Amino acid sequence: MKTTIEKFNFEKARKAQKLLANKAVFKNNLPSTINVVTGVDVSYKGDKAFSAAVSIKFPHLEILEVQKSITNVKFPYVPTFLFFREASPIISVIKKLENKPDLLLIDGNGLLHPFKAGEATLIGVYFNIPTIGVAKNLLCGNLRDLGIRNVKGVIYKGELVGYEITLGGKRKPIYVSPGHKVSLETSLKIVTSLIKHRTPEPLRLAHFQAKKLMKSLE
DNA sequence: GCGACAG
DNA sequence: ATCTTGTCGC
Repeated sequence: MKTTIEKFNFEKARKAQKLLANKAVFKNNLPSTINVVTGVDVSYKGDKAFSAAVSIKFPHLEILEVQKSITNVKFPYVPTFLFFREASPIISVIKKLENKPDLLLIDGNGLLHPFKAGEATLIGVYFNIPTIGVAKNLLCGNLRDLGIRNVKGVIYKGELVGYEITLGGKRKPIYVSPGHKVSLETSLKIVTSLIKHRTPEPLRLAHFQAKKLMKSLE
């Protein structure tokens, strides 16, 4: 009997990925007023995925709602195919939200991807909701000075696809890119306004909740 | 062909 | 992401 990964067809997955990403819009198409911003993160333990979603009232950092979910892991982590590993746990927890998010923050990239098809983009298209991707490591591309303080542009194939935000102290930088229905400029502006520590608050809180859920079951 | 590579 | 102890510092 073949395992899940052996049956996984990378060729078809790539096609599906490109098809979905083809519907993405990297321009602003947000609600007139952004009130609810939700961060989603996933932790792993064996064959289980523990996901959490934390919504805050923007532009404040007051917590509005927290949801959690546990799902089975179906795919391994393969660079550029992260969506196929995290789609199930992320979609599962987002469906539990009682307050519809005006904007989703996803742990990973959006436009900053070899095929402009990072998981933030695919999740955004799936739910038809504005999304922004925030990664803690650079997947691809090179840095370029833009003359902006604490910010560098990420260039891939000659195109600006995201930003590196340099943080003070010994903190490592983060990488921001639009997922869906948000522009490069707005992505940078919103994420910057949500940073208290390293990652934007909704994501930091979601990460904390997912890890807590995981540890509560051992 | 080689190396790099979100979580 | 996860496996892992103490420890230095804001």
